[in-house]
Amino acid sequence: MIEQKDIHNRLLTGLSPADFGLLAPFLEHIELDRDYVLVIPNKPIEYVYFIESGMVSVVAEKSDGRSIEVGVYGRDGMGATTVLLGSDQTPHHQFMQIGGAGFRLSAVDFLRIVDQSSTLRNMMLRFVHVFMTQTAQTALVNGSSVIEERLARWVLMCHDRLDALEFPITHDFLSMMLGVRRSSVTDAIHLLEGEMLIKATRGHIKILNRQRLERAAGASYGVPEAEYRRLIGPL
Amino acid sequence: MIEQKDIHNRLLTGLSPADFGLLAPFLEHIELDRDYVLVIPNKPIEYVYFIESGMVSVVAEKSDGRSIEVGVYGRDGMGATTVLLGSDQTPHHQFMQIGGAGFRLSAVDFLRIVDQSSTLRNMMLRFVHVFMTQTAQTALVNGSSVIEERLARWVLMCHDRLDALEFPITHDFLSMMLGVRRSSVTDAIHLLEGEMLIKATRGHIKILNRQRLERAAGASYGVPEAEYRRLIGPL
DNA sequence: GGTCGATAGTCCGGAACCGTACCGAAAGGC
DNA sequence: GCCTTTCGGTACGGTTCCGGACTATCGACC
Repeated sequence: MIEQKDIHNRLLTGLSPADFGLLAPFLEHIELDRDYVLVIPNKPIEYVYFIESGMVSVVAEKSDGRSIEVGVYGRDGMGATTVLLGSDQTPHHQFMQIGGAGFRLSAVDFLRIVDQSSTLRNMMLRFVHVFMTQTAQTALVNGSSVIEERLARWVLMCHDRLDALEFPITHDFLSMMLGVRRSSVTDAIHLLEGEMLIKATRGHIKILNRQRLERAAGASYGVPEAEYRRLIGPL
Repeated sequence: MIEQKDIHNRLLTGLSPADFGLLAPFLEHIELDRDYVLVIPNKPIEYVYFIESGMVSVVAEKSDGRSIEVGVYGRDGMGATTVLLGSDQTPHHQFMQIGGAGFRLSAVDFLRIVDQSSTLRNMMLRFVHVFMTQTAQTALVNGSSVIEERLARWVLMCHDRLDALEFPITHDFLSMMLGVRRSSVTDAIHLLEGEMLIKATRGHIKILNRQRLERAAGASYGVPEAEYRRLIGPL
């Protein structure tokens, strides 16, 4: 049996012991390797996920093939929140951007439990609100910030969800996430490297100075993060 | 007493008569003139709104002053959905982009009623899901579409929520909504006018050919709209 | 009917970013 | 150790859009 004190997921640790007890018997531990698909767009959702480590990308795609990341979450959140909103599917991809582990339970079980406890439901819905804020912030910065700022924001969001200062990611993946050219990412990385904020090696990015990186991200970073702290707790 | 058959709001008309009966006694009719503010960012929300006519802009703002529209709704939706998600405030502005009318009720009354009927709550939550999809689509097109396409999308979304082919809007307002320069909007309008898709006069835009306008919007338009039809019904 | 603020048309140089491509270097498989 | 694949650095011309400004025109109001 899983004990609440061993959990890293902020939504699960934030539950009352009673609410956690409702979920615990159904939580199935699962390895979540890089590229593991949590949600297939426009297909019925079978499982709901609570991430313990690693990071998930939520990606929207246009019919012309172009796609862009609209949000990320890790141990701060849960996967397939859309089932909470009464839809068993969504048009967005969700997959592990950085490998890790977590728990899953069937969407059916989850919905049954949610109906038993309004406090548990409210915790999950507060996360939906924060995630909406993050998506809105993404819309904002995609329309008004230069690539360097958006990259800095992405690196910060990544660091918030992983304990490591260094994490695996290629320019190519970043270019898909940010919706820009691969070589534009390379250029932006060089800019941040030139300011000694990060250090990039093949397939990896390392944060050298988090505080100054936040300054480089400027107004692009912070609003959804403040909302998370207000409604759920520290990241 | 307000009767359901007289209502234009799609969420209210989609409710069962019993669920509508729970809300009806609390609905207060209200004129919603242009620029009327429904939600002040980071301030407690007093009222929840159901729009009957007109259109609301939801706008996210960066601390450097730049802001951008992250979504719109009208008779298809409700205002201040964030109270459904357990937060009495949100970082986003909401104001009437195009004047109209609607109903409001206090957030407290609304939450009490929502707790009484899970079918009513589910209807509202399905709208939250669709609105999230719209925000995600905005993030997508802000990052990957040229202004002309984004403008076409905006005009289509406006038409979906108003019965009129013509509606009042200035280039200046559009530039704030799309997050671009005012004169870039002028240029994009001229492009669409050149293809005989719209006709712009001082302070107004008129749709000449909706079908071809959808083609001009390309892959920017359609995903959230399909999700609305799937989960709630025709616009 | 004239004045004035709001709205729209236009122009300039320049910055950001794109599409595409080529090449070298690092990592991984055999 | 060699070969293949993946990844990153760089280059080029071209397009989109920006920041800023100036002017023309419309419509509301006195």
